[in-house]
Amino acid sequence: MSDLLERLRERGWRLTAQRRVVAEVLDGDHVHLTADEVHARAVSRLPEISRATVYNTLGELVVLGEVLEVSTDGRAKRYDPNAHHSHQHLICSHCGTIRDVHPAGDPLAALPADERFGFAVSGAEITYRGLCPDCH
Amino acid sequence: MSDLLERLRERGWRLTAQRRVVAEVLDGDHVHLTADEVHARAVSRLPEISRATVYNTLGELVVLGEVLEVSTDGRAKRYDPNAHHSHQHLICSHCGTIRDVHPAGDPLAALPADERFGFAVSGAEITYRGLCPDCH
DNA sequence: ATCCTAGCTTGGACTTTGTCTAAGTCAACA
DNA sequence: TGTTGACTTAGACAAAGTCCAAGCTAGGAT
Repeated sequence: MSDLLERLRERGWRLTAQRRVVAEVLDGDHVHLTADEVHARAVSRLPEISRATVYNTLGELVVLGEVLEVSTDGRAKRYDPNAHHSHQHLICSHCGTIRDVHPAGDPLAALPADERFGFAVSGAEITYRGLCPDCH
Repeated sequence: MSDLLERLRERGWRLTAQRRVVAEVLDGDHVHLTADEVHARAVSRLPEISRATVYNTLGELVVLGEVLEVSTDGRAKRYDPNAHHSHQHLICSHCGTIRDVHPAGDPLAALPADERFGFAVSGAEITYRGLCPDCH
C-alpha cells in the first residue's frame, strides 16, 4: 500500500495524513467497505478526519484507477482496492458477504454482435449470487 | 399487462386504481424506470397517487417476481418489467441508456468450483458497458 | 344492495447516502 | 522560513427511500 502512496505522489497527489489513513484502511484482500465504514475506521486512527474528506479521497482514488466502486445492492457504494487484478464479485444473498472471484474466459465474448445494438462494448461486470457456507 | 393484473389477483392481490396505474406505466420492452419516474408517469394518469404507494407497489411486484430491480449506477434503482425472460443489461457509459441483452451460454458455467468458496451459487447478473450509437 | 373489515393509501416526518460551500489549514516547493 | 494553491473541515443541503398514524376502499359476507 506504500507503493500506492508513492505512485500517487509521483502523479502530483499531495500526501496528507487523511489520505494516508484512508489508503491504510483500504489495504487488504476481499475488502469491500462502504464510505461510512471507511470513515469509521479512519476516525479510529485520526479522530478529526471528516466525512467529506473520506468521500473526496475515495472519489479521487476511483478516478485515478486505484480503487473500484461497486454498487451491489442499491444501497451504499462499496470500495474495492483490488483494482489492478481484473475480477468479479460473489455475494451472499443472505448476509451480504462479498468475495472477489475470477471466472474463466472473457465475459464480453458471450455477447453476440446482433445483441450489441450498435454499442461499442468495452467491459462487463458480473455479480454472482448465492448462499455462503455460513448461511446454508 | 392485463394478464399480470389477473395473475396477481389470483394470488390474493387487492386490485386498486393505484396498482393498476403502476402496472400500466411499467408495460413495454426495454423499460427501466426509476421509482420517481414511475411516480411521475403514474401521477399523470392518477394525480393523487403518492410516492409511498409507488414504492410499496414496486416492492411488492419485485417480491412477487413480476418485476426486476436493477441497481446500475449506485443512484436510484430501476424497475424492469421483463422479469419472465432471463436477460442481462447493456448500458451506455455516456448517456445511461439501458438495453436488455441475451448473452450466449450459462454465465454460471464460467465460475470454476475452486472460485466458489463453498457458496451455493444460484445466479449471475451481468452489466455490459460501452458507448451507444448516439454517443460515439 | 349494503355493510364490514383487513388491507391499501396518504402526507409528512424521518433516515441514509452523498454533495457542496466558505473559511481555515498545511504540504511541498522556492 | 515563507508562500501559495491544494486540501480539510463542519455543517447545510439534496436525493432516494422508509416508516407511521390516520383515513379510505375492494371485495367477501350478510
